Amino acid sequence: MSDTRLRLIKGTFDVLVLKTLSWGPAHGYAISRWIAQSSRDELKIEEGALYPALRRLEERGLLDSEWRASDTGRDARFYALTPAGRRALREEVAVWERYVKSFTRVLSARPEGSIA
Amino acid sequence: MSDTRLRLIKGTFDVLVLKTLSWGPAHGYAISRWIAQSSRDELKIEEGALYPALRRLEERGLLDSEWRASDTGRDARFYALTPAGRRALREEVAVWERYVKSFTRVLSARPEGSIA
DNA sequence: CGTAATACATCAGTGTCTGATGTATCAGCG
DNA sequence: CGCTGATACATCAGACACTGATGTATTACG
Repeated sequence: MSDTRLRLIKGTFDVLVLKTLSWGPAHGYAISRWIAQSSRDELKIEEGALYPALRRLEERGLLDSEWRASDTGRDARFYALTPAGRRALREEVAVWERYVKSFTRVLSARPEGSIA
Repeated sequence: MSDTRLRLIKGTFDVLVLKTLSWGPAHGYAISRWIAQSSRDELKIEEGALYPALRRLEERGLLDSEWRASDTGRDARFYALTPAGRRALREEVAVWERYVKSFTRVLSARPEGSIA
């Protein structure tokens, strides 16, 4: 019954938040659950990573936030992508894809020539 | 003429080093060049990341090292995978692949149901 | 003799994650 | 009516890895 969920790799979380919010505004707790769900419960989101990330993204102008009632009737802070946030999402997804491609090349490379 | 190379994502470097050394023993400088080459020069390896990583991996028992002459005749510290290093390589590649899969799922997911 | 490549190494600064801790509300159950 | 678990926020010390700067030294080339 060990927890086999994956740990976040540092620096990769923000783009997941941006992606989630591209579906529509949401509050922190919901963002966390959506990421868990859409990753089939493999990505572990600690609250200590979540709230600072939201703050960070808002400070960078990628998100706006406001207090509203959630569907349970409780107050919650809802976040929404700004236009800059949409651009950042596209750019960061592109960087991630390049990174994975380059990484995969190294992991699947065969040695050529001699070893130094 | 800007440098468009990708920055390392924290925590992803070690597996590249292990992979490179699975081709045979090498010294630090060579490891760095091989990763650059096999990634088509997209992955930027700073020396300040390289040498601490090698030390770290050796401390974890994943590498052995010894001083030998390189093919230029200069002395260099050559690193080689230990059996534990080979196991770690397999495991870390598997974790990386799971991570990419989960991540890709989130990035390509479509919203289902309502937003909280 | 100067420059570039080879080869090592250290370190302050930075930024992000983990895990613990804390507050508070609400629903459901017994 | 009191308990528990889910919802919802937030903070913070500690750990850790990367960037970019700096430093040493040798070899090759022109």
